[in-house]
Amino acid sequence: MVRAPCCDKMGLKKGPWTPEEDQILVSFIHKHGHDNWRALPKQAGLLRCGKSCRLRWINYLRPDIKRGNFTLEEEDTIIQLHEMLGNRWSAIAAKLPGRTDNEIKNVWHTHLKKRLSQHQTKPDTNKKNSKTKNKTKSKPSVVSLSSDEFPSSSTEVSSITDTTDHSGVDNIKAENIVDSWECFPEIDESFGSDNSSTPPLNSDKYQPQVPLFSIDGVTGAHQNIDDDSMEFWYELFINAGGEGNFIAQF
DNA sequence: AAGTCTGTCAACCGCCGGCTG
DNA sequence: TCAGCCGGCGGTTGACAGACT
Repeated sequence: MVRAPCCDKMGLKKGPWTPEEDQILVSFIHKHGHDNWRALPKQAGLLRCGKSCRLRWINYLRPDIKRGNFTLEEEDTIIQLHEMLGNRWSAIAAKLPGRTDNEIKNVWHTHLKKRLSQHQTKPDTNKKNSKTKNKTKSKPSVVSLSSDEFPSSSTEVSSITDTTDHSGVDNIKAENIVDSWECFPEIDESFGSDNSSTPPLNSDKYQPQVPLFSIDGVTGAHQNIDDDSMEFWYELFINAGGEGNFIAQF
């Protein structure tokens, strides 16, 4: 028997997700949940198949995703669990709250396998990751604004707004943003599920690879943050009611 | 400075198993 | 019991960016 394709491929988009698609997906799930992945894209107005939506949510947009480099402890845990469980990435991920099976699988193939073989040949030493891409090169910056503080479309927020263009949120520049970790307990709280094992966000080991956002009731992460993305998340914030705090971490 | 190599990771593909009618 | 649907999982790919020559 030939199985029908998971979805009708005709007219469905593939490839990287755009911020607009992310916004639609997050907003929809925030409002309606995700009882039926196959029906979700149609209901949400997305030209994606259900699987793609599910994957995007699970691996990237889910609020309780822990972003950032893996700590040594996490890596050791993965190695131990892999010895016990083999390539059962989802089972391993279940033991590492906030980490996805996809992420763990990637780390295993790109980093840990190598690390293990190095251990076997020459004990320890050189983490010769001269080529290791580290997307987080510096301590992230933080925006923390209440809805009252956030600029309206034509208002500028003095402490965080670049004044070269006065079109509102487009103007937020990372270099002007408060460089502080103090706001992060708010992110922890909003992340909700199982925070107990989340390493302190002000830990040196916690280096987010992509910006994180915590908007009261809506939380997310975004790669390649730029001003447009910031606007995207702010609009999401407003759509969600615009109450509470809008926080962005770069 | 330009071209090439290499590592990383988001996303896709196809299979599997559970559930339901 | 069986066929079909659906979500979940693991393997794989390809684009991209940084490192190297």
